[in-house]
Amino acid sequence: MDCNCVSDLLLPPVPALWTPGFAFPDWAYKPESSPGSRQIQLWHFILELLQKEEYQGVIAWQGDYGEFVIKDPDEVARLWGIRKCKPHMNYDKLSRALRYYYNKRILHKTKGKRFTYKFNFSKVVLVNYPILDMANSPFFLAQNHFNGGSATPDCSPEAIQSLFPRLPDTARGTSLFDRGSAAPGPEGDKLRLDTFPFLSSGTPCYSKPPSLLGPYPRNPPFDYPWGFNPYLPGAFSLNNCPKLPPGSLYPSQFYPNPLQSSLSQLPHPFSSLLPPGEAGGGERGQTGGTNGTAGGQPARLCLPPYPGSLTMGRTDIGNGAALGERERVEANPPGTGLSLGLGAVSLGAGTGTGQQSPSERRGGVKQDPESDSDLEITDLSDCSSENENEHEFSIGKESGLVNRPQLMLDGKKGSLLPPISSLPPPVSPHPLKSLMPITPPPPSLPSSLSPSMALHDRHREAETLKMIHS
DNA sequence: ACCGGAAACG
DNA sequence: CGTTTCCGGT
Repeated sequence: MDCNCVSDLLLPPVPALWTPGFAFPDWAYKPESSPGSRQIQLWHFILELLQKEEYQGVIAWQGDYGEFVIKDPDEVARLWGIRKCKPHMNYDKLSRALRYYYNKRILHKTKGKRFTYKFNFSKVVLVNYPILDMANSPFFLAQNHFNGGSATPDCSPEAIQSLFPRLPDTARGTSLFDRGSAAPGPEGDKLRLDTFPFLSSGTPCYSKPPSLLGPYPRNPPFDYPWGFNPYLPGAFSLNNCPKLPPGSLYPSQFYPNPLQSSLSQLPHPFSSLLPPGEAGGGERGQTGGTNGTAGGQPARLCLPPYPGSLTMGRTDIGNGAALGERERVEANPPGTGLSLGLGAVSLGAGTGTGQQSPSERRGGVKQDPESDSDLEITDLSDCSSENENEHEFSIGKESGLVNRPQLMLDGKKGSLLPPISSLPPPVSPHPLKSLMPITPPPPSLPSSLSPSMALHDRHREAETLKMIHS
């Protein structure tokens, strides 16, 4: 039964290209402990699908920032099964794995909305971000609304720094790909490639989410080999199942259709030709059928929904615990705003979804029994999606902050967010250029362009987003 | 649908 | 460790 899929091994190269500046936490990947394995993790995979336009009919950002809907559970499960070489994967199992993230606070279920989950981006931290700039930036200033109301955020560089324990240095390369990659090479560590695609990108998707950082150019450690769009389907590791025989990316069981396989082998650009759903396997256009990539239209990176806001919090960053924040706010009463991880700000307004979710009711109190990490405080805030939708708001929208970057802290754990670039789809279509506090405004990029555009010259330090690990 | 415990697996 | 698998319960 082995399906020869090695899928992840290939990752190294690819991801690196995606977004140079962002990274997920190391923990997101398999620690070194695992020998070679940096197996892809489910949430990572989900993010991957989310950023591809081709899969919008299957899974897409919707609702609050970080919130996504699995439109076609079976398909997502199938794709996941392919990736993991688990032919018998199904939504029930996949969802179990997703549930497993609740305690880790990576994801939360949006109650009341079927197949809807939300990433807890509050764990995302921007690393290597120009601190000073940040401090000055509105983001920071804005921060703390909620927190105990304290008005003072500690934005001092030091403070910030402390948040990011491992910044730039190469300190250990714990990053994702760097190490594993075969390239022990020289620079492997320089930037951790840990990058995550998702947050980056430059162009907003139409309605979808732009990237967190989107627009601004970060200096790429390496440039994208243009001509090849990392965001294209072929670029993703999704398609790679290394061990598979050359004609097929996935085990045959998954790929009934020969055509696909062949396409997949083509150079990136071509790979886009593959029908989206297909990648998975069949064409099930079913869902909404948004598959549109067909014509070879490049897939744009879609990021999380409302990037417009940034949230920064203090949070647990590296040490959430360390910070002592351990206690979470539990009840995040409605209205408090906390939760949002990222979304906090985003104004949910726009979102279309926000509206729809009325369903929430629960008080959400759950205690968490075991949290894995210490922080686990099950934060209700995040957890309950409830608030998110509605409350997010407060800040964001009204003030028009929308455009401005805001940072929010959560009360206790804060979260940070990176500067995001774009705005929430619903609200306004155009990216907020104004967002970028830090960096100079990016030139307006056509959104449809490939990421390369985004890169531009500007190089700042490498900003890295990381999820914080608690 | 969704939840979460438990056991097993690589 | 991060699921995968199974499953009883809601």
